[in-house]
Amino acid sequence: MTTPSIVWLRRDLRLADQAAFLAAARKGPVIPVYVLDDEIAQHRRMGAASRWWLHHSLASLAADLQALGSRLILRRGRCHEELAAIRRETGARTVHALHHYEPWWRNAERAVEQQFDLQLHHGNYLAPPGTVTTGSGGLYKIYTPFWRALQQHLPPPTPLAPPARLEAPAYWPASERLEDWKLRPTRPDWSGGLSDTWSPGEEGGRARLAQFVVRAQRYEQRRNLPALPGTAMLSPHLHFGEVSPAQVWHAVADQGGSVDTFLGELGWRDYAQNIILQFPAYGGRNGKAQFDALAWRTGPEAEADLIAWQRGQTGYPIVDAGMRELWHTGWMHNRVRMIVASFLIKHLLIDWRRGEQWFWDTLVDADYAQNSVNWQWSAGSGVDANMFVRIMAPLTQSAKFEAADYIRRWVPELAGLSDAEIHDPVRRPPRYPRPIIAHAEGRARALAAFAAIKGE
DNA sequence: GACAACTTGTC
DNA sequence: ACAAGTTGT
Repeated sequence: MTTPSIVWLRRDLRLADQAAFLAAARKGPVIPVYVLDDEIAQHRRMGAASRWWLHHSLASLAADLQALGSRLILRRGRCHEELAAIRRETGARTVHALHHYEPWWRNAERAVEQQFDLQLHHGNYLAPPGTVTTGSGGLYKIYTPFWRALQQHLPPPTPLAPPARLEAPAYWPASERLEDWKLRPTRPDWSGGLSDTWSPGEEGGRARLAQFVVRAQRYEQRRNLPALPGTAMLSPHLHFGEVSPAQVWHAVADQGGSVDTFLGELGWRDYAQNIILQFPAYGGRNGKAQFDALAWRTGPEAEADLIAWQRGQTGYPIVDAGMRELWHTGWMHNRVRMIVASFLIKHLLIDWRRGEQWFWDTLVDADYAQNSVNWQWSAGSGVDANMFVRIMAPLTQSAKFEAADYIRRWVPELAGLSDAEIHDPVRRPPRYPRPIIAHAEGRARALAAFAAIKGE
């Protein structure tokens, strides 16, 4: 009887283009394992929206594995301990997995390596993070030169076919029941808007990709218009690895036409991962040290403003629409993410980490690298230096990107207002708040606070 | 060490 | 037109 090998699943919950499954299947029987490890990342415990997604993604993968005559083994605990227990039960000595670059996953890999022949495969990025290097051999900090260099590594490999069959081991280790993990909310169940919006799992990801492919040529024109379905909405599927970036790249690039802007966004995903590789603490640590001295607002007034922002009650229609879209669907249009982030950081002068934490808990696509890099980009605190303090003007942005219908959808109190008035309603319906800060005042306060740290 | 360039702007 | 520092070549 051949010894089985373990496929250790993390954010790679798919069967197609999954090198770990193929490598394990070639060797003999396969034991697919997912370990829910809530201690692994301490304050980076998976957020509530992500847990909802995880539940459905695991259910989908378990069904797909069953159709191949296999199973998904679920365990709760420390990864290396659970895998070691499975080793004792089954004799498995090899673990196949895909590379992940969050600092906690890299630590977990070191622990697993102590006890197993751990074989890590690539496939969740266009090019393996760390392999795109500058002329002098270092890693890039600036997006554009990174993207130019990444293109030398493209196209990514042709996606791998899913395994035709997976041999079952002689003995199946015990599995916990997904229901018992209570990943879905109860009392109250706020997940209705999530299930109306999303189909987690590999099949849902494939469908979402197919819908986008026919719109890909219009991506550049439409991607900044939140009222239209211009973006791919693939981020949660990519985060959980239900689709691979190579699958996306090939599906989109094969369409021809002008899809470079979209492919550049996939490149941004690789870029963020490369930043995390260089700066593992980036989610909590300013890339520029002088930002440690920035006089962020704290105290009861700032806390009240934070709550107004979280609830979509700032009195800025575009900001409130975005925050309510996030709460309802677990996702927010990218252009609006920039606007609400700029508003929190600049107008409210609240530490970008508070916004990052909220996104971490509420986004179905919450991703350590993306979230950290993008919030630091908005704050200007990152290593990807932008020269000037950029303070987005919410009303200008709202009009420029034609957000009227988007606002009507998410801020129903304003649905009766005209296109001209809705961005900055003069006569406010009684249930809609006044702006919590005037644009000019917030802008001046931010400029002063940012100027104060310039020379540090 | 010179020089070009920097994801998303400015009510 | 403008802001005006750092990275990468």
